[in-house]
Amino acid sequence: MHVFDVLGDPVRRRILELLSVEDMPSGAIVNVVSLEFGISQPGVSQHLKVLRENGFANVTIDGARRVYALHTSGLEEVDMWLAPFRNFWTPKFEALATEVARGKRKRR
Amino acid sequence: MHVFDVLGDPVRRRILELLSVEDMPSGAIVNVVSLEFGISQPGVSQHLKVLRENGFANVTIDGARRVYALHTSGLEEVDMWLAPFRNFWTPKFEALATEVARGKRKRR
DNA sequence: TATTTATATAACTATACACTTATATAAAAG
DNA sequence: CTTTTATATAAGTGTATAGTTATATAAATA
Repeated sequence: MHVFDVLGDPVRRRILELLSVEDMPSGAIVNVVSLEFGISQPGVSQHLKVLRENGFANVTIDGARRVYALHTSGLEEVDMWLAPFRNFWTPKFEALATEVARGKRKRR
Repeated sequence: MHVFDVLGDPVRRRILELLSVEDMPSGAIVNVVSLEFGISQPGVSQHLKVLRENGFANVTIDGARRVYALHTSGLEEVDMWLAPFRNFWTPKFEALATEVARGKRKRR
């Protein structure tokens, strides 16, 4: 699953926002998200799996708890894809053409 | 459709990369994309519609041609969602412009 | 004017995925 | 030990969407 597909889901975006505040065990995430979105524990658990498997979260085991923490590699990948486009609305950047060209080369 | 869903599709991402280089009429986009992804003209046209309707592209009519240009509002929305997370992998950014410029140098 | 070119829309289909309920597994608590 | 709690996985289902072919519409061209 591509990083942008991972972020395409509102539940997953919400979980990332929660994890940006503090690490949380699965149960605490379920409490918030199942209330806000009306989905079940397995539903949330499946989203956590997607986040895990795509570099957006990692887990540490604490007894019966799984404590989730934000992992940035997925987000960084999004950010990198976005970088060459940022020139278009951030006038600070001087070398527009150069930057775009760099992004193109990298894609190969 | 949410901005992240728009970017979830590889064909649409590719089209945006093309438009970041130069404005292009529909036909030219079809030529590149249908070759690279093996999809039909209507397939590409439907992607263009999604980009149009979600603030990623706009069109100007030139006779029978529809010339597509990058529109940044969709991408800016993505960038804004990402912004608060950027702190996690970009150590201390106080002055945005300064930091971005510095990051750019470092990325080599 | 008739034909071709450029592009979009309509109607349909297949597939991915976001849910569900049921169940499994392991740790904690009683 | 037995039960409860915490979490994950399995299996099934409905729906959104990315593709298809067929067709519509307008402009260019012969």
